[in-house]
Amino acid sequence: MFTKTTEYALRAVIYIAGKGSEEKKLSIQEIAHAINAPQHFTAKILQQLSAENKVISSVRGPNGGFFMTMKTKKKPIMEILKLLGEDVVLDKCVLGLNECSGKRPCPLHVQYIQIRPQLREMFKSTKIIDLTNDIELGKAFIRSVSKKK
Amino acid sequence: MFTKTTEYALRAVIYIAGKGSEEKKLSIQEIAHAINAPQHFTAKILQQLSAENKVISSVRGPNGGFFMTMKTKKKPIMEILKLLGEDVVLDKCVLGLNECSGKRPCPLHVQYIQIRPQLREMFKSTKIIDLTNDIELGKAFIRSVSKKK
DNA sequence: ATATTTAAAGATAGTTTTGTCTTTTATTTT
DNA sequence: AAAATAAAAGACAAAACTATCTTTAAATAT
Repeated sequence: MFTKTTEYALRAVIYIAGKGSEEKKLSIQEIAHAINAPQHFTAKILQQLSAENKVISSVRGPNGGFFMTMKTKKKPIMEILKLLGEDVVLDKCVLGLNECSGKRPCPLHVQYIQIRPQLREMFKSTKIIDLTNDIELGKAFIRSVSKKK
Repeated sequence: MFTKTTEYALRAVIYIAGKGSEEKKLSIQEIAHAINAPQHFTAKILQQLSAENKVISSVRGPNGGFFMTMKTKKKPIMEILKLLGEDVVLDKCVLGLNECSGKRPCPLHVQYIQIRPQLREMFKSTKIIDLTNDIELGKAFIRSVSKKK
């Protein structure tokens, strides 16, 4: 559904929200390992997300790292998509028409508009912090199981 | 949601189902134009779909082209996804975990399983031929509006 | 038989996405 | 002030996706 960039972003932010705070900043190394993502690639993504401190914040140097304030933890996960320009995925036509609306629908439009708003709503109403609890309880996971060779 | 390949494939098949038949085969040129897709790229895709005549059929030479039988027109659009290996998109975890299930869920799993089955059902219960009628009536469209420069 | 038509197949190239590695900058600690 | 730490930034490379062009093979029509 989303790009790897967005998948890593969602996982990383959820991890930071759960484990980090202004007092306990998390290194990119810890984060990348915790979500089982390539470290430097994840770093680039977090840079984007920390631009203007919209979702996450960062501090350089010893005891530096990434963290979130309670205010940003309460934002909907849609915010993450928006910062990456990936919220458009939730508006796209299934058949890829650049205009697809009630006025000029694709043949699948009428079926899809039954579902698409639910998807949008999921990302709008689910807050970042809502996703952290089950992880701490060991009831949800944010790390791919490593593939055996 | 899907790759360009899949988008073109869905559009092309719907077009062929609506306009073509064993008696009236359609050229790749006509199809590509009708769905506003690059001709040779579309050709490759149709080759995949016509392998073993699973969804579409083709005949070379004069008066040749692509067509579908009534039997294949009645197949669910899921068949198209399956032939391209894109049906897995409908099973994927939103966060990209390679294992994400009730047993080992990602933190978004519980929300997403409210929606994902509806998506699957849409592709399973919608038949190719179901999507052709509105196009012929001018009530649905299968061609991107060409962008002005 | 030959020429024509049309899809199949192959080669290649551009673009985007994903990933790695190195250098730089900011911050803190000693 | 100097050394150490950690993110920021830049360069680069591999892979996947999208796209174009050319050649080949099959079928039909002349």
